Amino acid sequence: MSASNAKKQLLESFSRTTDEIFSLNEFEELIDSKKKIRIKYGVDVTSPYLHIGHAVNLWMMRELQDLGHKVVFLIGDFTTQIGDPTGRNNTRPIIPQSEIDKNAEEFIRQAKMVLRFDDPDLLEVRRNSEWFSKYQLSEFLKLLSMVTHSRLISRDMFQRRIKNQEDIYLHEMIYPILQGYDSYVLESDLTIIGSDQLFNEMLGRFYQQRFGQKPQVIITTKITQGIDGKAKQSKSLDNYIGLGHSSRDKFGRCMKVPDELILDYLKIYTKVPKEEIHMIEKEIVRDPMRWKKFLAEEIIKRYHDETSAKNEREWFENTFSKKITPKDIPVLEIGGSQWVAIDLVNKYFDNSKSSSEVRRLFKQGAVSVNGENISLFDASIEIMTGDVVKVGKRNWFKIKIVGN
RNA sequence: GGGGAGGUUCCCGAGUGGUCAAAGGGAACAGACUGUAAAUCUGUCGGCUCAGCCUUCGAAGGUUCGAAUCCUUCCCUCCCCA
Repeated sequence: MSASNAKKQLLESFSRTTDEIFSLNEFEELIDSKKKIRIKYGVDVTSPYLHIGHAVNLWMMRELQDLGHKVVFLIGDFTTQIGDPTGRNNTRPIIPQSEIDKNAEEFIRQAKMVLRFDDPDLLEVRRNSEWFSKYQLSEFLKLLSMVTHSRLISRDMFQRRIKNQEDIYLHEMIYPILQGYDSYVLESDLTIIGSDQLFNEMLGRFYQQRFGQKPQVIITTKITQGIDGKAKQSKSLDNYIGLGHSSRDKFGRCMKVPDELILDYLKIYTKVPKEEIHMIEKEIVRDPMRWKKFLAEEIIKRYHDETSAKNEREWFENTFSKKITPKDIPVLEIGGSQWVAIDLVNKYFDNSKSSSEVRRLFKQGAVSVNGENISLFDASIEIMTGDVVKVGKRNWFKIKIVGN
């Protein structure tokens, strides 16, 4: 393939998930230069949960890795201690270093589902405490002297807060400066981010220029609403499909996506060709569920494999459509066959639920043994190996009586 | 430094001496319907040895037969002025 073809293909591929580029010209120049691109990937490891939205950026970086470029994976261990104010209205708790290390490890574990970590030529891990922990106040003041107050508060989030007469703490204003400075230290050529990071990374460009470096290209990526159809995906709203979720959970979560979002999800979170998506667009009204399952399979294929995708689909159809009790359910080993119903359920939940809550489940008709509803929590029941107990919509367990 | 407002059950938010385990909404859970979509209906939603009892309304004391509600002290948050 010719170089210009490769470039065309890359741009084409990127356009699918790109929101904005600063700037397209500079990006093309960068590709044309044949230089090995350094892609800064800065992460705040406050909460190490990557979802398929984050992965959009990772896949773009992976594509560049496959072309021989290098991701500089920057753990913002120093800045995490300050806490990025983005989208926050209260101060973050201070996180101890040990926690940061643990989170970083978990973060990497998930990022490995997409990025290549196996080749030091394609990825290096850095921490910004490397430079900030020994940073001199005098140097820092020099950094500050380059940026004006009005520039910092021009950020939309700060504007909003000013308008709402909310506080802006000084460390929050400093955060973008430090994040920007990272770009200079790492000699970043490119960074691929969510649009909420745009302001901070723009400061990166600014500092790079001031220090005589070529400013990094910034690509912001598209985001979708979460699986609840409301806000964007987030851990706290639990409306995300996480890389850390099992293939089964991924499937289930995909099935929760509102119909109207299926096409967007296909476009942004899978590699299904454009033409095919066009075709689906015409079909989808007729049978949205079919395409939702298709989406779920595609996502699982991407992070797991084809067999899992098929299996999870089958499991889902059997369990929820055909209402067949799944085979691979947990086994509860118990000592005898005579039980008071509530004790059995408590044992399954390992006493993690209060007994009031479990009683309610009984009262509400959520508990059954072999399909037979048990509504009295204090009912005496006789059970044997192989009996299946169901609690609520999604909890089953199988009895196994072990000798004593 | 001065003045003002406030801290209620997961969240928002009512409640100003008994009828308050605390309105209403959201989230969540269960049931019906169903495509683990949307919409809808019903119920639950502090704990327990559960028709009763115990612990909650920032914290600690106090007044009272009785306090989320009144008093005192303390802690915290927010707003305005300087």
